[in-house]
Amino acid sequence: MSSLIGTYECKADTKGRFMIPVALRKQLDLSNGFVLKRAVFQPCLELYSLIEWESLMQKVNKLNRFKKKNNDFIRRFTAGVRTVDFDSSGRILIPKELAIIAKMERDIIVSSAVNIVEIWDKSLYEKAINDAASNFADLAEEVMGQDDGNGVS
Amino acid sequence: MSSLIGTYECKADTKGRFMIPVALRKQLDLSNGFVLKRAVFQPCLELYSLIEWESLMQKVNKLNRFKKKNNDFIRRFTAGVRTVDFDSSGRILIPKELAIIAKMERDIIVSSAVNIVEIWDKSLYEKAINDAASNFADLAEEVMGQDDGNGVS
DNA sequence: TTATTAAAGTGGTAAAAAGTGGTAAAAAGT
DNA sequence: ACTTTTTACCACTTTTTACCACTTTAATAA
Repeated sequence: MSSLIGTYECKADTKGRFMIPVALRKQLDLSNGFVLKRAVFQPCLELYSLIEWESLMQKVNKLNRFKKKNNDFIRRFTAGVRTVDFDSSGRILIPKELAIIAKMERDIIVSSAVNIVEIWDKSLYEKAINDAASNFADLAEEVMGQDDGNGVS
Repeated sequence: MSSLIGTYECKADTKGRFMIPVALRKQLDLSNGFVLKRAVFQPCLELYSLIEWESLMQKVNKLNRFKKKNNDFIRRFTAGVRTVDFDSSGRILIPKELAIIAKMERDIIVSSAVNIVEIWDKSLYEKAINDAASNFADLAEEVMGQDDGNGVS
C-alpha cells in the first residue's frame, strides 16, 4: 500500500461517530473493513486496513505462546482491537471503550502515519505535537548546539 | 483460519455469568463447545475452541511422559481445564474455581489473542497492559525483529 | 443412608444502553 | 451559485444489564 497523506480535523456527533474526511477516505481501501486499536505509547487510536492487520497477525501467529515474552507481546499489541466499518453515510463509530481510552471528545484529529491512520482527541494531539517539538529542540541543542563555532546554524 | 479480532468489556451478573459480545461470538465456531483453562503465565483464563484445543493437545501428547518434567508440565498445564458452553441467551458461566484463580469480579475483559480468547478481571488486565507498555519496545524488537519495514510501529 | 440445607447453575424477561440508518440544514469547497 | 461534505438531529433495532424464579448438585447432620 502506498503511504497515506494528510492530517484532518473533524467533529464527532453525540454518539461518537464522525466522518473520515473524503480526501483520506479516497486513499483507503474500503472493501474489507478496518481494525481500530489503542496505540501502545500514546493516548490515541490506530486504524489499520484489514489486509494490513491480517498480515501482521500472520506473523504474530508464528510466535511460540509458551514463551512469556511472546504472550505478553501479543496481549499488549492486540489490546483494544475492534473491527469497524464505514456506515452508509461514510461515518465510523468509535466504540465507547476506545473513546474513553483515547479521551476523545468532540474535536478529533485524523492523521495518516505511513500505512496506518492515527485518531486523536484534538487537544491531546496538540499537546503531543508540542511535547515532541520541545523534546526535539532540546535534542538538537544537545547534539548540535555546542558553542565551539562548529555547530550547525 | 483467520485470527480472532476484538477486545470487549462486559459485566458479570451475580452468578458469574456474562455475555460474550456478539461481534466476538460471531467469529467463534459455536458448534463444538469450548475449553476454558487458567493461563500459564498470567492470572487470567483462556478460551479455546475445541478445534484449537485438540491441536494443542496433539502437541502436548507428543511429549514423553516417562520424563518427570514432561509429566509435571502436563499436569500443571491441564489443571483446571473445563469445558464450557454458551447458554440459550449466549452467556457463559465461569466456574467458581476459575473465577477465583483469575480474581474475577464484576468488570470483565474479553480479548482476542490471535486464535484464542483471554478472559481477565478488568483491573488486572489494565495492570498487565500497563506493565507491558513500559518494556514494549524491547519486547517488540525481541519478538518481531525490527527495522525491516515489516515490524510493528 | 437419608433428610435438610446451602451453593452452584439454568432459563427467562423487562428495562436500559448501545448501535444503525437516515435526513434536513449548515458549512465548505469549486 | 451550486455542488459536495459535514453537522446535528431523530427514530428505530439490537444488545446488554439487572433482575427473579427455578432446578440441580454438593455438603452437612440426624
